[in-house]
Amino acid sequence: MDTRRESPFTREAKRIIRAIPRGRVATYGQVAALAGRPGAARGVAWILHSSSAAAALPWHRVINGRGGISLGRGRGFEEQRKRLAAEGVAVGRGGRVDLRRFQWEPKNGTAGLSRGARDFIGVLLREE
DNA sequence: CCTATGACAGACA
DNA sequence: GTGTCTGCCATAG
Repeated sequence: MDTRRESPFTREAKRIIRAIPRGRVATYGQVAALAGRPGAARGVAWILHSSSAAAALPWHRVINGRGGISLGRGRGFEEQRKRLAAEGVAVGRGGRVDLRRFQWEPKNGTAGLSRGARDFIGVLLREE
């Protein structure tokens, strides 16, 4: 997979993903924003899709902005659900996770705000 | 350069 | 809540 040197964005994204603590989750958009590319959620998706297990990343801690597991049944869904549950993350039917309770807050104090606001704040915290 | 793909996200009906 | 449409981005051919 990793054909060779990775782009700065890819490296950053992976660094961010590795920073997600146990028992917490982050959204693709959040990772992209923290990696310095707000809106590059699909880029993050591509990264995990092409090199998740191989990169030794806690890929299971990355879910979509709707608080759900994006992997399809039989394509990793159960595995991700299992890993999250093992860390104490409550995964409801349909692979739903309550972002208000489990979304990773790089600094904290952003709970209750909208996803966009949290992601934006994450970017600011990163800038300073 | 251009098209296609993907574990996305937001807006809107 | 659901379904659809559009915009994003990185990477592969």
